[in-house]
Amino acid sequence: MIYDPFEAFRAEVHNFIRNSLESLYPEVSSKVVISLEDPPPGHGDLAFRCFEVARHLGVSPEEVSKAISSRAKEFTFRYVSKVVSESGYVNFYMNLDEVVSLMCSTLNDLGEKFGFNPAPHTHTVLVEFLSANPIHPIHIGGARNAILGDSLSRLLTWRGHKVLRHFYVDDVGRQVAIAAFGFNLLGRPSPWTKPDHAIGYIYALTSSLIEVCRLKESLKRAKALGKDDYYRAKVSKLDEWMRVIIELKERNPSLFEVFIDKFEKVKDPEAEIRALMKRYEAKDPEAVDLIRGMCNLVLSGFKQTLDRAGIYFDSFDWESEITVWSGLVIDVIRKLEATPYVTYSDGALVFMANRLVRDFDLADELKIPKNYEVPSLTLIRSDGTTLYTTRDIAYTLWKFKRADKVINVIGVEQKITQLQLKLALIALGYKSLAENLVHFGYELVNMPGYKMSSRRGRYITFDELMEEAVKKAKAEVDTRSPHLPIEVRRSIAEKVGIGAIKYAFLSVSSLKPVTFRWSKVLNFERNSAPFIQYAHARAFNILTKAGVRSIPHEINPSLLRTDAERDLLVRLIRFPRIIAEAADKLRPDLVAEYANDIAISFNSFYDKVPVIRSESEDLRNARLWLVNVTRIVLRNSLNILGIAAPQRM
RNA sequence: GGCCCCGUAGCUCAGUCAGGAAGAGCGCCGGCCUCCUAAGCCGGUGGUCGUGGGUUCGAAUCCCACCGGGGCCGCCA
Repeated sequence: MIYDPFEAFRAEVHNFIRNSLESLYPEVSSKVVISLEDPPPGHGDLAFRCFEVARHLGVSPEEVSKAISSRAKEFTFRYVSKVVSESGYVNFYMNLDEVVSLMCSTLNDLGEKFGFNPAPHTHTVLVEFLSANPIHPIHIGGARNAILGDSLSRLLTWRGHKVLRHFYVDDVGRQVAIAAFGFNLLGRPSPWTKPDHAIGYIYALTSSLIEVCRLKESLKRAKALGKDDYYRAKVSKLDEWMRVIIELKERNPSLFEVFIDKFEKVKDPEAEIRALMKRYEAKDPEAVDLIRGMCNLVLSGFKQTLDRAGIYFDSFDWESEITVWSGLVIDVIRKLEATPYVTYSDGALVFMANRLVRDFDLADELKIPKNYEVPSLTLIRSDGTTLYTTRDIAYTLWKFKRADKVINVIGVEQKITQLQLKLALIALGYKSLAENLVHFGYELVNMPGYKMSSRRGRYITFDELMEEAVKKAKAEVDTRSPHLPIEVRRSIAEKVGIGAIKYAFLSVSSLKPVTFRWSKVLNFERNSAPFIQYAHARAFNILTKAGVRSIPHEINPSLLRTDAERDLLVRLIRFPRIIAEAADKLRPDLVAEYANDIAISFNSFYDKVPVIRSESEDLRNARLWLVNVTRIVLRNSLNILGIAAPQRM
């Protein structure tokens, strides 16, 4: 069974080069890594660069490329039709008849699943993503995470891996306790709006008021001590938080009044929050009822959002249950204590990550910069409670009971923590697990002139994002396709709007900080999901009009003579290759770029070449075949990106 | 202070891992709907690849220094 027709061509080229180097330059052939690249348009389908070989030999690259290409005459190729030496490169042209014949057999085997390209060794991969704090709505940063995680998961599935999508519900931390404290103070009201938005408001309000209390306390002390600079700094901070509180008041004045009233009667909110955290870790039923009740409300809001976005999870893993109540985290701590890398410092238990790095000389392997000292990690606070990363060590072990590889989709700001996590695994003797733990980092999303902050209740939610995009898409559909029934137009707008958002996040490298701009997300032209979706709808339309039954299983590629046809065909052949590369490198953006290229190629073809009214029946069939493959490739690419492929627009 | 990421066309970004042929989209200018959906197509415009050194026959890509933007260095997550 052949999954990747292009690979046959590539392998033949690779083989030829290896063979040529061995017979022409036996002294250097072992030193050279043969890497093949895509030549610029008009220079064939694969290129070999001769500069490295030439350097070893002390001759010109042209001499090498000529020597290699002249050997082609003695070689019997199946998938290569032409070998040309050009300015130090050997360019290889595909034998379309043979490669397309392979492609036909792949298509006949896989049908609509064309592109599926299993890795030589497949694994069970657990992808943890989103894991948004269950105390506020998913905002645009979370949207980026969710969209990336979803697409990565889909991509790995297309590479034959078994993928488990996990959401880690961080219900043990301090933030949850703050929100729960506020929620309880209000008498655990039933949400007056979407539940995650309601709790988000309560959380912002509670945490802002607590911040203000803290600042007032430190102001008093600063005044008593006469520290003027410090005092002024605190005053300006206090001012800022007071503005936040005024903002929050304006958003819901009546609830605000009720809350303030109750909050002021609490003597020491800080102590209550700490107590709540301790009670929850101890699984006190009352605390469990409160916190679980609130988290479940927020999660029900998350599920609504994710449902609309077409993003799903196989499992929601409660941190409390898996790590604390099960005793797993205590277990892990005991085992760590038995290593030489843990010590007590001011009553807290600390993991000396850097000593481990030094003892085992791990810096190179883990790509830790020279002379960089990995910070120590506090495992247990002096009050006996555990910290997030400590629990995460336990959670990671839990994950590896279920998977061979673990990918964490987490912001790059947690890079050090993720490194400490890996080091903790090594300290525990699980080096092989550490090697299979991947931090898929992504940069944060910024707003121009707006500082986003969950604690301040300042964020753009995923819900708003979808609402806006769908609204804009609806207006477009209404003007372009007024004849369609309203339900159809709505459904198209939903697919187009949400697709546009996803594409906007997926088409840039995850390590690029994104400055959020509506104009980018609401771009429906080239280099956008709607552009690709449109090409798909056009392809679908041709097939519908032609009558789907008439698509042939085999074609003669020599019928496809124009540049537009050949260009499209040659790109389509590469689809399985792109999936393999994107999956192995964890680069969904490669699929986004590829799909956009196919759409460009297809639109050009669409404009220049008639399909239904081709000159002959054979030609018509060949073109229908091409259109059908385009449709499959576009739809599957969009599927990998988590974007719907509408049949009309 | 130490470390990490980013800096490529007016704007948003590919290309940097493995040095060798600067590339999209938006914008701007001009053309194309008696013909399968114009969310389209065709042509044009536009770049000291942050700056300065170094290595090399050859640097956007590797090394060093610096500049600008962001992040991290918590008994937060």
